[in-house]
Amino acid sequence: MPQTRATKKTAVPRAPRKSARALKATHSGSGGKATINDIAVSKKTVSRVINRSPLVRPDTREKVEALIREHDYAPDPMARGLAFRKSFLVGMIYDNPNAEYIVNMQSGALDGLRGSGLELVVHPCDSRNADYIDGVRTFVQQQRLHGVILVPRVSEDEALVEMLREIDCRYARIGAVELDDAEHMIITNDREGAIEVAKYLESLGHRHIAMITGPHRYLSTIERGGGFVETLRRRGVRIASKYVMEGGYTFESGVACAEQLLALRPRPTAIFTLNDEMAAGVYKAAYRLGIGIPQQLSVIGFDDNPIASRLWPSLTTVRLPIRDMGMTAATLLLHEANRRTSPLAFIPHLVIRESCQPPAS
Amino acid sequence: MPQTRATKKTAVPRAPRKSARALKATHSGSGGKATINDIAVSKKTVSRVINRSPLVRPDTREKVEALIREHDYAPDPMARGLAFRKSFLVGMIYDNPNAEYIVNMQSGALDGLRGSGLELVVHPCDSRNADYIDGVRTFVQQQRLHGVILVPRVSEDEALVEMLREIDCRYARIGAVELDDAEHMIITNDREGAIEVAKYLESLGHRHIAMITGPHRYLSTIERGGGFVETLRRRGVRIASKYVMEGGYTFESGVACAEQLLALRPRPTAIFTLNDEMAAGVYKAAYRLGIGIPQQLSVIGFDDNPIASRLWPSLTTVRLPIRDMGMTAATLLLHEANRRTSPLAFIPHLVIRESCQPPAS
DNA sequence: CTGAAAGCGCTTACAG
DNA sequence: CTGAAAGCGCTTACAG
Repeated sequence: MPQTRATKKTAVPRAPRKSARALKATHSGSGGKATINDIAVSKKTVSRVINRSPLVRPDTREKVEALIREHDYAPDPMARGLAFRKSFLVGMIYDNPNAEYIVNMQSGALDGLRGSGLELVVHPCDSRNADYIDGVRTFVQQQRLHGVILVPRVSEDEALVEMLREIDCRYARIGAVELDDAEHMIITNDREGAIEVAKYLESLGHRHIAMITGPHRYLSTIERGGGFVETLRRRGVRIASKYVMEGGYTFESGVACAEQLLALRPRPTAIFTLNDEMAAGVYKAAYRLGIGIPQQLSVIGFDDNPIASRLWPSLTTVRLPIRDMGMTAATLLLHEANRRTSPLAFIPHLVIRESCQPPAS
Repeated sequence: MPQTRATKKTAVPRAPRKSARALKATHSGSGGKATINDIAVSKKTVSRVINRSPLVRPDTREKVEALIREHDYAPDPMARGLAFRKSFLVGMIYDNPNAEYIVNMQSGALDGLRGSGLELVVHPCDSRNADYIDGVRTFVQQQRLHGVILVPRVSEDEALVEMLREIDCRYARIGAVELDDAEHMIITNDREGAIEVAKYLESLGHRHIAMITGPHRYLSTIERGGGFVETLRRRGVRIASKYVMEGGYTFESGVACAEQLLALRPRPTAIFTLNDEMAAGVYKAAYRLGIGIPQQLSVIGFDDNPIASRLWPSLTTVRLPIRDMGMTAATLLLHEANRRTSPLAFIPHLVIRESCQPPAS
């Protein structure tokens, strides 16, 4: 199978290029992959075509491309990677319990990578574990990753990003605000979503409004919570501090916080939870207490988790275009060359379902 | 940085091994990875140690391992892959809308791969699209994958598996029954879970029992549905055919089927849905009709999707150890050598929550 | 048990 | 714009 080669000791020069063989559709045996030599002309030129070098005459390029198609040739990513000292792999680093979020992000990233020859390798981690950064470093260095996509909450960890810069690894961060240079950022603008929520609840007539946040160390908590409270205040609605509780973005924390909030007097007529998981917890607490949604209590979540539409009544929430964000992040990693000046941003929007109505009064 | 080498025309023999340099902790510049030459002794021997060849004297092995640790040396997967003609990547092929399932499976597979030097690259696909098999083929061949993990429903596609066999790609299939040789199978025994459900409902006293299945082409439908119906029959409970409806494993199909089932007389006192998504649909239909769960209707799902514990009342369902299955699949791919005779199997089990009770009267 | 040679399939300088 | 040489960091025969 391997082409004959002149051995050194015979001192015979290397066997001549098999340009003629190029037209012989000999897919070499098992594994049957054509190699750069089957395309011939000169493997150098083929390489130039593959790597889109401008130093190839158009007609030469076309001829080579035709041969590539004819032979169904695809360059070996490991050989290319070895020569480039960089693999054709993009890592996705995440520490996020929301499975739907992760799968959509992966799927979007894959869309963005399609046709580029890069593949996606996943790396879940635990940012509460101090040495997770070392784990990421090892991953990136050993695999010589082309780049990584950082998903919240790890995307908010400056120590992680600092390490990536040190080892000179490309990265794209998904974040609520512009945490970094435009060329590294995909901005989710969570604040905008929360502003819509505030306007909606205020316009429905709610005045006793409660909020269950995520942990304060999350940027999403700051942005969603901040946007909500500020917008209400600007519209003349103040949230008493006892109406604001810090949850943990979990179902259980939603139940616990809701139980406390629903015991307050006057009882809130609406609760905004900073994610859908906690909204589901509010549903549970309300049902237990015999409080009807939305008749006696309006509820709004954030994320548009699949659970939102499966609850009954279906949950009004805020949707982020996760998939598009993943795709954009991948694109950013692909074309690092053209430095951006303005960051890529997405706008979340309110999805109105059945969980809100004007307060009973 | 690159070591000096004798060029051919000078006819000077190759520069002598830099055994001495081995102790010089010169991590070469940026990227800073040690190479096999830094470990010295002889790169051949190092290679033998890395690949666990038995042809190394114990003391030599130890010495090399010490040097490897000291230099923090890790072999380059691309160089190894190029020489081996096989990458250090495992693909996970799936066509499954259940995000939680996928994320758990990935996470389990990663656990199984940990320490092996292999990484996981994801490949979602659409088995309804006829040429998805070509997509998988291209993926496997171009990346020269070490192997793939096949998740239902693609794991049930014989055409896909046939193609993988043709191109000589290792694979591990997750499936409800023994679809293949033991060395390729992880068996989920869905039937056992359904049998538990049948026993449970029968023992509670239900006699008018309905079932919403998934599409008949899914093996899970056959196994879960079959096990359920047969077990009930063996216990003297027959399910009239009008009480069995084919859903699509989606929330919406659950709502639609439940609406029809709840209009029947006598009205079923219990509904078994073959997954949790459809159970959530049953909840919605029941609430709309004012039918209380579990007072007037018992509901059981399958999967233990996170939604199950978030519904109210929380859903009794069947749990599969997805994560362990993913880990086992990875392990199977790692040690293909030792051919198994008995297949690896998991047993699902019933998780009793709040959605069932004895029938009303 | 250990070593020198050739090769895996590409790319990067360096010449023309 | 195109080509011959050397190299990326490993492994597989093949000798000792």
